Amino acid sequence: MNNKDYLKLDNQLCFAVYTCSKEIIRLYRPFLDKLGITYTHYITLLVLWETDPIPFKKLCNHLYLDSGTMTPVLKSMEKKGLLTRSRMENDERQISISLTQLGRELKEQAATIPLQMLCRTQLSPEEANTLRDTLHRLLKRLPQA
Amino acid sequence: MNNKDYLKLDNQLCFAVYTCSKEIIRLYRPFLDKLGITYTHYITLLVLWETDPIPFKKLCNHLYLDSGTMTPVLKSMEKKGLLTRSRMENDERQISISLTQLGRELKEQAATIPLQMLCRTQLSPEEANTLRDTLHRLLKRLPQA
DNA sequence: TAACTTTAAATCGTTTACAATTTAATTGCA
DNA sequence: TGCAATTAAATTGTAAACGATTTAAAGTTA
Repeated sequence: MNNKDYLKLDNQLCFAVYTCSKEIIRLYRPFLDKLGITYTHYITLLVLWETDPIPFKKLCNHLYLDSGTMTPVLKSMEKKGLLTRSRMENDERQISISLTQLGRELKEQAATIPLQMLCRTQLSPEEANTLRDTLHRLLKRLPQA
Repeated sequence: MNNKDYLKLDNQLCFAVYTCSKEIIRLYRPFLDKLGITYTHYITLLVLWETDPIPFKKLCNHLYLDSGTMTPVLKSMEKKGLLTRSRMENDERQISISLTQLGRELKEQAATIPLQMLCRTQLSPEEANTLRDTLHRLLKRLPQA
């Protein structure tokens, strides 16, 4: 690559990742609107559908989000009746997050989203998996916060 | 993939892209802090360093950002003395964005960022280019807004 | 055990991000 | 020409996102 091309927008890996991220999240909207939730709510539920209850801090780590982001998100989800937040008995500093019945029930309605989204990306399952694995390897190798 | 695995967080392509995007942008911070700008300012400058002046709408399209996002961003960059905004003579609805001398001068200081960032991703130039091209192809195939 | 350190979550301030609406200029066409 | 439709950017409202700080609980140690 020519030296003067390094600063070209279309040569930036970061911009490609950043734009893809936003555009894919935009495609989720019609599906998530039906459930009345946002993308951030959705990935929070994905974690909880696998692990319930879960400590606040562990949830944040899974999602790569900090307490400044997650505290208001979880409070709004609590208000919608999707989950409950409670202090842990053995350590009053920690918060435990649990799904409500409503939060658990949403899983069924969400079950068809991943395949419909795959469809919308126009990728074959193999292409999608390969790309996802490449990104996971990149993420693992990035310098930590 | 087992049916019940579709909703697992780590199987989601979108979450991988979204997380990589945020983590890579985080790595830009020390470099951009030195220039006193944000990542959004940076990508805006990347466009302007290639095309100056540029109509507001064209800039938005390049960056995949809408007027609701870009109007305040450009106003704040104008306030910092990086660019100017002016109505177009032949069509008073349109805004033309031009770099100031200061905005042009920042390019020199930014010149080393891309290679330093490549370094921080721990990817070879070939790996980075391949991944970037894959994402561009995906972006192009996604259903438009 | 009292003071210091560490840890966890909440809070605060700033910046993005986008959908939806508004305002104003231009274009199309009857 | 005059009015409806379109277009461009700004505005409004809401929801992230994160750095930095604060508050409070728990752990450490002198």
